[in-house]
Amino acid sequence: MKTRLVRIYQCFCDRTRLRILHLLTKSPLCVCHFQEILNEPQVKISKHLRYLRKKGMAIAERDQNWMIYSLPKKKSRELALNLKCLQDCAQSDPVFLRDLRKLRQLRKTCCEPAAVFAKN
Amino acid sequence: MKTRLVRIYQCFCDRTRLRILHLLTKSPLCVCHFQEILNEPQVKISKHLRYLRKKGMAIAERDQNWMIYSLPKKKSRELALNLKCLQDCAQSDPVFLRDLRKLRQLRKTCCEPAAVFAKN
DNA sequence: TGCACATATACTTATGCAGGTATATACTTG
DNA sequence: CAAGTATATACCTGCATAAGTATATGTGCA
Repeated sequence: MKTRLVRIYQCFCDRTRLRILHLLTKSPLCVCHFQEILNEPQVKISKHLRYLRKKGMAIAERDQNWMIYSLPKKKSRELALNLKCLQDCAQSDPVFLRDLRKLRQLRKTCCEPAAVFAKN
Repeated sequence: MKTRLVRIYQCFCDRTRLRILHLLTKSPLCVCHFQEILNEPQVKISKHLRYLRKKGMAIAERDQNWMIYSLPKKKSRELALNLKCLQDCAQSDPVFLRDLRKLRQLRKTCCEPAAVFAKN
């Protein structure tokens, strides 16, 4: 039997997903943003996002051509605690820090999809 | 490439291991204690413990007939944070709470291996 | 309608791992 | 040294999943 907590850790136990989730704690993002920041092929990003959606760790909504992914609006206690913990851990890992720098860069140079950053 | 953080979450993403780790945050324990508390077959416990050892999440030392498992003495920042988070999450899960009750019971009724509880 | 862009899915291959059964190892005690 | 207790390992099966290639779907626009 899979508990909610186990499902959370299943999502956390892949490096790509961990980076995606970490970015999502900062801002909703579309697939191409993840491609850009993580520097990974579209199919890989897309499949990990599907995995996260299937486990209830992300939601998606379409904005014209783009699919905007974000964390679920209401989070279980366990999820909130673990996302907080992830943010703490990320502070001592250069890869997560670089992802954040790239995210900030994107906010400056990239204009589309405008809706993404407007919400946040 | 597997980071330290990913390795932690790999250990966390199985229910049996999560219960084992949670118990270990309270006390070093031997295999038969886990069997008793989790009510799972010896081979299953033993294999999960091996997995944890392989990933550096547990250490084992022999005390006569018993193998005493405990958390590594020095924990990385990430591990310490996540164990703390696990303890927080466990407070709202009846299974973890029951495990703790059983552990307290064992401390009272069980005398061997004496070394285990003496250390803690 | 047809093209371009963004994203998703189907299919394949390889790998890891969970759990079970049977058996082996290690230590203790008589 | 034999028997009992505690633990580990070998072997097997089935399942989930990661990643790649190719292709499909959905949307906006000329």
